[in-house]
Amino acid sequence: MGSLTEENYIKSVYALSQATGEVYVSELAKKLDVKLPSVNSMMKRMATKKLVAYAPYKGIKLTEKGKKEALAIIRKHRLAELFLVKVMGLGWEEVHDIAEQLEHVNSSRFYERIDELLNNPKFDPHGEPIPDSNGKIHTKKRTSLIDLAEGLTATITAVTEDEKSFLDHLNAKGLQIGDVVIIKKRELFDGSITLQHKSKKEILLTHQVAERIWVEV
Amino acid sequence: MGSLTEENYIKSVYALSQATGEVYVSELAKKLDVKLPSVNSMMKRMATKKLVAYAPYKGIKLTEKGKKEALAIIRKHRLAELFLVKVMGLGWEEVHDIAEQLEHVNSSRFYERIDELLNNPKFDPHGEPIPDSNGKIHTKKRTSLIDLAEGLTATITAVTEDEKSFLDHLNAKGLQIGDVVIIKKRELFDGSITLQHKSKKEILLTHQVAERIWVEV
DNA sequence: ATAATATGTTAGATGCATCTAATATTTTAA
DNA sequence: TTAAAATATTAGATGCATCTAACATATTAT
Ligand SMILES: [Mn+2]
Ligand SMILES: [Mn+2]
Ligand SMILES: [Mn+2]
Ligand SMILES: [Mn+2]
Repeated sequence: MGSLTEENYIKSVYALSQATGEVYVSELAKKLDVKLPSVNSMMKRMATKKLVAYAPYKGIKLTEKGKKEALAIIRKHRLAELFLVKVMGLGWEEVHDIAEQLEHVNSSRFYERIDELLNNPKFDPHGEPIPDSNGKIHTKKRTSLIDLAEGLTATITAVTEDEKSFLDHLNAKGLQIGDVVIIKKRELFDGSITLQHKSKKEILLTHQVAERIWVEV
Repeated sequence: MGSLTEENYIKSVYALSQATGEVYVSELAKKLDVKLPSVNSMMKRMATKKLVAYAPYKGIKLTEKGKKEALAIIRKHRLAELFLVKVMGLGWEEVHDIAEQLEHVNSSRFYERIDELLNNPKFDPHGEPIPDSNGKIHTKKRTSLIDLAEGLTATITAVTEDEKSFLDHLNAKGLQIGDVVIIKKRELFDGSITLQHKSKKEILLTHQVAERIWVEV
């Protein structure tokens, strides 16, 4: 097993290379809040460990070994989040920071028990899929709130952000996973969206917020 | 907050200086499985941080600040152990190693919840007292099994060792916290002790094992 | 009291993870 | 197509945590 720092790099490489298959040094530096040479140096080390494929001035890709490690950490992160909500009674907005630490706990027994207590859960409290113990992750194409036409009815299935500030904002608006909403109005000017909520209340979301909410029509 | 390594040094200084009020470089090196110069170097760093009082060639003492930190870590360790047993259903023999990791989790929320769910517990699964959130620890004089005369009846209140191998041994003998035992025989030759157990079975313990078991008469 | 042994410290090196400053490459714009 | 801007790499330094080898002090045994 690698160090805590290495595990965090692997997670970031995984997350940022999801879309295009590769990630750039500068993107990693920004995400991890370190300078470029730190990333450069770590990528060299991780390349010798066969965790990433990396050639100077080229994009960084995870190897199969790297991908497996990434998914193992993500599994632990998401199991931890769900455990904190379901078993320990914490709010979905306060579990991410704790899971950032628990994901580095090295104990198969600990995570086996969490998995059992939660009955092999498939989704974390933010609607993100939990990879299984073999690293298989169930990714289906998702639709964002901003891609829905006016008048449509949809169910919120996930949010792509689990930072406290964002979730506090959704809590204040009264939105949760599983809520059914109707698209009332899409503003052309600023991309904001007005929803009709089951609670009869109308909810206004900025584009920035709406694009982070995934739905099923 | 200090590093994980520093936290482990603080814990060891606390544990090993319990009896006499101070601990020697060589004892720490042995306990932490590092060489003498590593300890020496760390003690200097910790002294500049006012965590220990340390003069060359003299015993090492924790400062009040250091003691407070030590007790905070011990509190987290013991709360974690009890949580793993009571809430997560793990055995008392398998929780120590996991708690060694969980004790470094930095989240007051996490430990507040554990404390609540367990109703402000006073003892961990091995009978050790849990310091309160102000660092107050309830230490009473304890009697070891080896100090009891033949014929006496006593209740097991704690064990001073929470390594898996030791607890596996006690499990095999069928001994638990709370069990009532009668001292049947004390062997002069090797210090071993024969107990009469509630289960009617006779249990033979070596001196090495018996001295780690605390009782109340 | 001196020698032998045990214990502790200093000096100097290593790997990890980071930084700044200098340099190189790639991309974009004039 | 050259110059400017953006990105990336290298060189060299720092702090943490560790080590080995050499030296110093304290304890104990003769
Ligand atoms: Mn998260
Ligand atoms: Mn999540
Ligand atoms: Mn323990
Ligand atoms: Mn314990």
